[in-house]
Amino acid sequence: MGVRKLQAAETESALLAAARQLFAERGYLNTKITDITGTAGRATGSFYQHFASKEELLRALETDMYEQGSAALASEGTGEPHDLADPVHLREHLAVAWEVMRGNRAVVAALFESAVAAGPASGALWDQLTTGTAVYREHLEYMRDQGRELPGDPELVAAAMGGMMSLLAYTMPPAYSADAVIDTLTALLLHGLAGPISDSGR
Amino acid sequence: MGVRKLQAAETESALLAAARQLFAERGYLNTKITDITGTAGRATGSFYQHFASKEELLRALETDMYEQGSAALASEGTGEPHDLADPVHLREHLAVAWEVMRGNRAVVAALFESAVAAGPASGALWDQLTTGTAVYREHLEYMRDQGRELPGDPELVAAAMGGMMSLLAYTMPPAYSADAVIDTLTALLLHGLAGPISDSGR
DNA sequence: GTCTATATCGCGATAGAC
DNA sequence: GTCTATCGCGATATAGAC
Repeated sequence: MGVRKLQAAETESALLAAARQLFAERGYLNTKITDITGTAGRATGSFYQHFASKEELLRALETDMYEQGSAALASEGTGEPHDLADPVHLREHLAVAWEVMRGNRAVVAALFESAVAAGPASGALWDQLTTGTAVYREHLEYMRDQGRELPGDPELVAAAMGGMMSLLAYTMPPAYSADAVIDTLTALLLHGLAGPISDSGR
Repeated sequence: MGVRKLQAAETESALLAAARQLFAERGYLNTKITDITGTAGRATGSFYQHFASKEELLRALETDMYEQGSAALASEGTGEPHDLADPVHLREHLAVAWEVMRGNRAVVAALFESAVAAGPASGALWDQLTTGTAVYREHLEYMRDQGRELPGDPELVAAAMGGMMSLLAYTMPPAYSADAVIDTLTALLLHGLAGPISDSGR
């Protein structure tokens, strides 16, 4: 690899790192391109040598996160469909999703802000939500095919679960304990507000 | 009321109506002040006679909705705390919240976009979420005091429930049937994915 | 490939006539 | 109170030297 190409690679990763930091601190919409080049220690014009726009830089961060996410899922052996109503499996799933999202807070936040800025009628956020929860939907469809009774349409249930998770991951102050969150969400999604013992048992 | 004051009131409500329409169509962030005055059939400068900024106009729409919301809650007699794990009460609560949110889609969307634009570190969305779910939290605390086992900390559970609702209300295409959504959410929040019969029953 | 300097533009906000 | 006209800022994107 030539000197110039190497320098280019360095600049590119410096820009990505700076963007990550700034997106986490002040959000995607509030981060200007000059902010990114500034913290990366580069000139404004250099940005466009690597990305056509802020939006395109975000796509790069996005694919990074997805690769990381599917790697984590694969290593946990969650590729095969299984019963989400099994406490161990459900908790595992939620834990992996939570860790990836919280570990990439900046990216989650930026994707979220970007989709929201497109406006409600654009459907960008709904697309993002259904795409991101496709794994849940498949598991739920598998459960339904096994004869299980579900709370409703798999796509809707999956979107509800994913929406809950991602909104919390976005908004929640970093101080919250990850374990507490995962425990609570597992309990809520597994047995609801009524708890593990059915009403008639009271 | 004098002629001028009357004309002013007309202009103001025209601006509010135009803003409502545009916020629903293209979202809050994508709506420019000149868009609002344009659709309202007024000149750009007139806007500032009534509102100091787009943000202030949004506050006016917000108070409108809250008054409407608390009126709806009062007429349903949901002021007193009761058991959210009761299917009838839970469904009632979710239905009222859903109707108000979907009936004021534009305002919900605008508040949401405004809070998101403030960035994740600002905590604006978290504040909005905890404030908006204060009613749930109170009910959950009441349940806990009655000796009920909850999935977790009331504030967290309330935020999770509210986040799910409001994100769905924001993103979901208008075509979805309200009844189906309310039924599904009630079932999910009441008994979770495992359903009304506990696992040991299988 | 990176830099500095600058063109360009959308949009919020104001001034002043009617 | 409403209108037309315009100022001025902030931010994207480009031009051209090194």
